[in-house]
Amino acid sequence: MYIPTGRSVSRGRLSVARSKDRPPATQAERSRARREQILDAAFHTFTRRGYRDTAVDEIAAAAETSKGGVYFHFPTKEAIFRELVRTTADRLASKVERAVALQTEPIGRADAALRTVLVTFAGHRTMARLLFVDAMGAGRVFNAETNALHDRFAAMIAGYLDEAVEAGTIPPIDTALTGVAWFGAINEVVARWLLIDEPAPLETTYPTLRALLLRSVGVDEARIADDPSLHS
Amino acid sequence: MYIPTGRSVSRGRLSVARSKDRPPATQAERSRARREQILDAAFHTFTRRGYRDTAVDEIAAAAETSKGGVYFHFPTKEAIFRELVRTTADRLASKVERAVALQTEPIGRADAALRTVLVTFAGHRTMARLLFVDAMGAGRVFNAETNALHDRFAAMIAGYLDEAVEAGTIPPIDTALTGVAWFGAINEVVARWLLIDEPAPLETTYPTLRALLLRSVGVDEARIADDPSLHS
Amino acid sequence: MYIPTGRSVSRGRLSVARSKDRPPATQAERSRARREQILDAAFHTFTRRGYRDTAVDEIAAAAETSKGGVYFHFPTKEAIFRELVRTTADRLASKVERAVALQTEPIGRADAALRTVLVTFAGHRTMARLLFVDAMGAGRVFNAETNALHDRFAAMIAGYLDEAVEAGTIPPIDTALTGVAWFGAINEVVARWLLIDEPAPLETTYPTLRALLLRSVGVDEARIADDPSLHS
Amino acid sequence: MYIPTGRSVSRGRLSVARSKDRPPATQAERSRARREQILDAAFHTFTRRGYRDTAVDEIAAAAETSKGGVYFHFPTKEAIFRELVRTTADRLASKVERAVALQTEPIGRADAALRTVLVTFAGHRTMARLLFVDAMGAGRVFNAETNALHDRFAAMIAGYLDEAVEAGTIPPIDTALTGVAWFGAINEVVARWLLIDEPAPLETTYPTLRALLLRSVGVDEARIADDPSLHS
DNA sequence: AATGAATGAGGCTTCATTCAT
DNA sequence: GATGAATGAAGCCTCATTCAT
Repeated sequence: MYIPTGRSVSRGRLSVARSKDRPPATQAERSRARREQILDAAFHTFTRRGYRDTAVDEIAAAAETSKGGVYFHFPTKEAIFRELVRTTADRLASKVERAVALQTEPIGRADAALRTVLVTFAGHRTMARLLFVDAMGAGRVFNAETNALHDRFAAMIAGYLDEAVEAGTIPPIDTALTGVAWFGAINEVVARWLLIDEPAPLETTYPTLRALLLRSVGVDEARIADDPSLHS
Repeated sequence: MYIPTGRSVSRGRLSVARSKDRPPATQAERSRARREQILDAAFHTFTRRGYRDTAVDEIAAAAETSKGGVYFHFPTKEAIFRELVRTTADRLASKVERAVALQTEPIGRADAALRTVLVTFAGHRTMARLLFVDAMGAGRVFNAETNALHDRFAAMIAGYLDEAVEAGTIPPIDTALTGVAWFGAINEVVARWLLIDEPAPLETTYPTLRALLLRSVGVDEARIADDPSLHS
Repeated sequence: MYIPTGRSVSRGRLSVARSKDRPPATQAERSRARREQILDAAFHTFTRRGYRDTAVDEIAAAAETSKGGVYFHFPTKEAIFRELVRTTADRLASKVERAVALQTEPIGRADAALRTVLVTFAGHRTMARLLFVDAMGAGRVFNAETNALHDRFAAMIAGYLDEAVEAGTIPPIDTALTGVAWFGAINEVVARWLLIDEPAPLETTYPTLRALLLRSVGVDEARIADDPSLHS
Repeated sequence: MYIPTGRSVSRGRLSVARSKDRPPATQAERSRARREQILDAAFHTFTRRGYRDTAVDEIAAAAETSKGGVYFHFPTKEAIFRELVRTTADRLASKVERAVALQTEPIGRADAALRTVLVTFAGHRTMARLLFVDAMGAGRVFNAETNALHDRFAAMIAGYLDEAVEAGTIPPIDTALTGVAWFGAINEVVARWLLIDEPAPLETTYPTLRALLLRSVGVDEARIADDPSLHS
């Protein structure tokens, strides 16, 4: 099972870690480091206090720089938020896609996707918050953004379900609606988990959630019993 | 099929209708009328623009009163929002409970709950928005509120599932987690529906969603095929 | 000769004075008074420090109110400036038109216009500054505004000159260009006068300027010698 | 007719052209070249957007250098502006003086001055803007600067008029005031011309303006008819 | 009860200037 | 000499809340 590594865990963001933690040498490197610092700070503050309740001053303070410094690297507060949502979603999506690509048959693929999401969120609690909870706190400006985000994951699920239908693994169903429902179910489970103070590991929900979802689309009980996470 | 009644339909809020629409006579009556006017106005504006993006001035304008008038009836913008969320949730919950009480066996009860939620939301699109989308826009302060709201409905579902388990209608499962997942699935379907410009009636999702949810907890296919909505 | 009267002189703005200076009684009256207060304050600050160098805070302080108070009465800083320029120009223009209407023959009309402008500016030194000097300090946003303002007065002059040409009082000339040149000459004389610390009365320039302008369009020396200001 | 020469035409600034356009060799030369580059860039930006609306960043970008680079060559944004106004005015003044020196009799001298100003402005539209329009956009700080500039040209004109009076070419008049009025007339004509999108050549205003100005001080119609621009 | 005016804290953004490299 | 990053003081505007009438 995937375990997220590197300092990014401690920082809570799915960032691309530099090879070492030595102080950056070149100007360009230092600039990029500061940019990351700001993103991290914004990430933390956004996830803790929501978009509207986060002042740029707070981001600056958390990044140990000045307000002007923030505005040197980003044109607006909104741009910071957008970049955060976009890159975080991208990283999650590509992580899922990589995991899915390793599986050949439909159920296995769905399994891999679910497991990856839960495990990744498990390692990046606040990332989950940014993507699935606080995005809505950003107000109507970001409804489109959030909309697209949810659609994207729902569509991804629907795609796997379509494959499964074609392969005859599950009976024909409304895969679009089912994708939405699955996403909602996962989303809510993660969201609840986020709001608990000292939660059990998110992965413990996997078996139940897996069985629930697979059953919901009519997968054989036999296959459901064959939990791949027990093999790896 | 349920049809929400009263003037609340035209106003979009699940309000308690006064017996007649004659101008209120007593002082107290007039005061309550104004209060309702403000709540309605706030409801509309909150659901359209979100909590943070709604100015008290806008509420006052929509209620055809003045800012001072609003503050006479409510101590705080937050108080208006809280009252709105609480009473709206109360009304939905009691509506569901009444519908459920009419059913005797577990699956039927779950069915009734699901149907009531979908149908009520279908008739009160903006109410759904208030409860399930915009509540998050209110920011940190209201996370607890939202939290409680979601918990409440998830627990309600879990309760029905517990009954079903006890009755032997479904095999033993983690009903708490399943309640959360169900709620999430429904929530997401409603939320997507809210964001579409000219959506198909929400009730059209009922058969698919119903089958999905019932299957997910291992209800017999035979029972699933017996759709109660076809009887009523 | 016209002598500007009322408190507006002391305040430097061509405002419409209320009949008495008693404290305003009704709410509406008080509101209008505050509005005027703000306009006066803005007027003073704009004329002293220019548009860009005037902070809304300064206007508020000068008007003995708060920043929020200013924004209650005006939507933007720009709106204050626009209103100031527009109403000031309007008042000057109508003053000129009234004076001109009393004269019947072309030269007399031009005379009246020139005299009115000089005399009005003489009584409202800072008004002149707002219209003819500081308007340019407002930056490109207001070029159109300033443009229109200068055009308006140049066109007014050109109109009188056209009448004079038609009446045969002066030979045919390019009246449009001449209007611009006249306006420029007057404008510059006034502007110079504005910048002097303790200037001689502006009206002392009248005879020279009058002769200069009339000669420039070929008016008979005999008519020029017949200075109407000596009659009144 | 005068044609401004050198690369300054293409760049719009009355700059001192270096003999060739080969890359500068010595350190000092390179430094001066960069300085000029910055002045040119500042000139362009100031004339297009005004002083306050021009950011040092824009100047740096237009000069293809960095903000730090600008501050190496100039202590202050204001210093750039001052240098620009001063040198531009100097160049125009000396150009006028050279043209005037070629004429012997007073009317011819005034003629030469007027023609030089119009023709120079005609060839350097943006220079005119810098001197006569945007200088005011600089705000309070530069009122003195602008003041001095206008005074200087008005005094120059007054000087020529004094000569004419002494020579008996024109009757005695208030030459100081007349200088101001002439300058104002010319200034306004140029300013209007600057604000038109696709104006006729500025020189076309010369005959009318010339006649207007000469008549205004009582020059013989015979002499006015004798337009020197027809001879050259 | 209601009104509209006022308050003032706080938010986002700009930008001249400084400075380490 | 040059660069780009950083700073921090303003600046404009918003808005929940208060209050005299």
